Amino acid sequence: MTITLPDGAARTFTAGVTGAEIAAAISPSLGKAALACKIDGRLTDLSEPIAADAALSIVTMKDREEALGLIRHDCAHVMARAVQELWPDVKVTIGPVIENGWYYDFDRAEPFSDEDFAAIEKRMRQIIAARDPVRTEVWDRARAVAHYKSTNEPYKVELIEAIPGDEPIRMYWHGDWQDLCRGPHLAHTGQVPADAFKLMKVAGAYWRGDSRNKMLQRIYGIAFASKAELDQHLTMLEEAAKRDHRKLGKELDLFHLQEEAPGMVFWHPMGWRLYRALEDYMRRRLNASGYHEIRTPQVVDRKLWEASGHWENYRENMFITEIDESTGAGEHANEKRVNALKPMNCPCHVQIYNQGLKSYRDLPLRLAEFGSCHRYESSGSMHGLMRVRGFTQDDAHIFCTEDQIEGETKSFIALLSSVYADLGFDGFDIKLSTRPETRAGSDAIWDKAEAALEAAVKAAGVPYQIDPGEGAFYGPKLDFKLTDAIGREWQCGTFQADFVLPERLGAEYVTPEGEKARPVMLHRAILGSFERFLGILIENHAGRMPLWLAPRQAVVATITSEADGYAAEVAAALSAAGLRAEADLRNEKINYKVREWSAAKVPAILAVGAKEVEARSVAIRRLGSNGQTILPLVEAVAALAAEATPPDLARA
RNA sequence: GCCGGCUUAGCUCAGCCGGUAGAGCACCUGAUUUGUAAUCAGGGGGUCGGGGGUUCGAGCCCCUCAGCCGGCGCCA
Repeated sequence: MTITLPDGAARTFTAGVTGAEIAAAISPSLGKAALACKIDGRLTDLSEPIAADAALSIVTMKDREEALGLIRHDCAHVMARAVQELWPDVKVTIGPVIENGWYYDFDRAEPFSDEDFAAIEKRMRQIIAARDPVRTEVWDRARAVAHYKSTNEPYKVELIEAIPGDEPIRMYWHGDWQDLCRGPHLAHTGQVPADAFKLMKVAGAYWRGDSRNKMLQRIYGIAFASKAELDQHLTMLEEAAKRDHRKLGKELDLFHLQEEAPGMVFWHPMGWRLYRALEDYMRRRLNASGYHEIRTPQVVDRKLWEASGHWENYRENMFITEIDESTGAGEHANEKRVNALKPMNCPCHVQIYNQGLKSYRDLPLRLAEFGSCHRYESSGSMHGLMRVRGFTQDDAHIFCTEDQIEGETKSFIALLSSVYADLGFDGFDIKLSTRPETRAGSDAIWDKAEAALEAAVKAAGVPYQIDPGEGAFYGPKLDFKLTDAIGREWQCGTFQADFVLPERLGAEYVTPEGEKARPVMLHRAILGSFERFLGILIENHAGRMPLWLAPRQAVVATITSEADGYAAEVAAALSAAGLRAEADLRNEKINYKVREWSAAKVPAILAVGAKEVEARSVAIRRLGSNGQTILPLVEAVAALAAEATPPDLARA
């Protein structure tokens, strides 16, 4: 039997030889370093016998991707073993590898506490130190079920019953501890780096991800190839925590939330400046792109929501108001008028479209609104600015003909990518979600709309993937995910074709032939919501906003009170040039002022003392640099004003 | 909504085994006129998230409600 190695060398072995034996035969050091192997490209255990000619490669720590996957997977098993050794009554379920680590779900009556983590980690290290061999067997399903019934592991029984009939049931042993697992695994527990993993947190998780099922306890861990990598990752997590928008929102005095209005933002002056800078920018971009800005009511009678279908499908997420409109108590006391705060703007936009008869000549008609929406999000789902109950969408609806979908999609993608680039995000991905099982509209119109969206995406040259069957029931959609400065992805933009709402709400236009026809409605947003996008922007920039967005763009700080008059003049000159600037005339040392305004992440501090008064200059210190630049006042104002010009205006 | 944790001064946090609340920063007052990340001194400030209970006595123990945090679920 011939085994071909990655360098092309072919060696002869007797059938039934294992990867471990081959590695040891190649060299003793490789035998030791071997973690797993690939037989004809398939990652598997070193202990698997090889029956026929094959290409074999030995996986070691140098194969980073595979090695980390194996380590994390073995960590899951080692942890589960540790937990069951410490608390034999705990039932095991599943424990997959995830980004940077793993988790394992347990069923245990007592909650795990953080103190338990130390005990579990200690036991894990003992298991690792024992260097227990990992072995595997394939069992038939009846034996496996009987085994798990006898060991009283009901979740494992359920898992086996869910495995399709022809798949083998693979069992693994880490020492004496046994688990159902697809594998592969390391050769022995000692191959898990004992100092490069850490248990992170315990959290509830529903069995099989279904909220009707029992809630299990999920323990999360992270694992790396070395302690240095683990430490590096922990440092990265600390850095990420520092740029948390909730923390920065408080530190920079941008906004707050309080319990009398959960999920509703109180914007403070500096936060509102930031919001307005973004809103003003978006308004200019939309105006320049052929949108008409409108404004629609926030409190709307249930009749409209019934017509749109929201009352039936979305009611539990709507804020409902009941007003007693009877003239007094007595006979009309039951005449309650029921309204809802709008959770979406679309039905209101159709009302504007429906005023007056529309011609094909009016299409495409692009109606935009910075629409204030309210949704009763469940209590556990709110998160700072990222998920709120009251928010403002950069919403617009394009009413157009089927033939216009492609063109509108193209120009939307162009606008969106330009906006993202201006706001400091270079990369984004597109996901195209196509027709679901249950849907409205004919196949012909779905064919057309999906093709139009895909053609536009292709033309844009942006990476995209197709999510089959994930479209809304009313039409296909594009979702736009942008990547922030630390590599996290955020879904912000959306573009959805809708064949249903125009029908339900009776939107129509007159064709060239003089007949009435239904327009297609394109729902679209670039930021998604201002609140959420500002959260993303704050985190992306770690609070150090680019000059054009910064709430306070410049502070003029005096060094002595002799400079007060001149400082006021400098601040006035900056304001006159359109900058958000102020003077700090407090009786404090310049060190103190620099420290304070730097902590407030003001992009430019202009220090003025006797020398500057004399020379009519300013000493500019930019955030993040220690040095200063001395410039004549006029030049400094011009330079800052130029830099503070929003990117769209700078292009014009 | 579910599981777990948390909630003490404006902010960040300390407060043992239940014995009657503390620090730093911020704020106010005074002194100081200062050259690029904290000048000095003094002062005021807390129904310990709300409600209920146990106890001679509760910030600490128990129940309950709310909010927040971490996940899960949800996000037509």
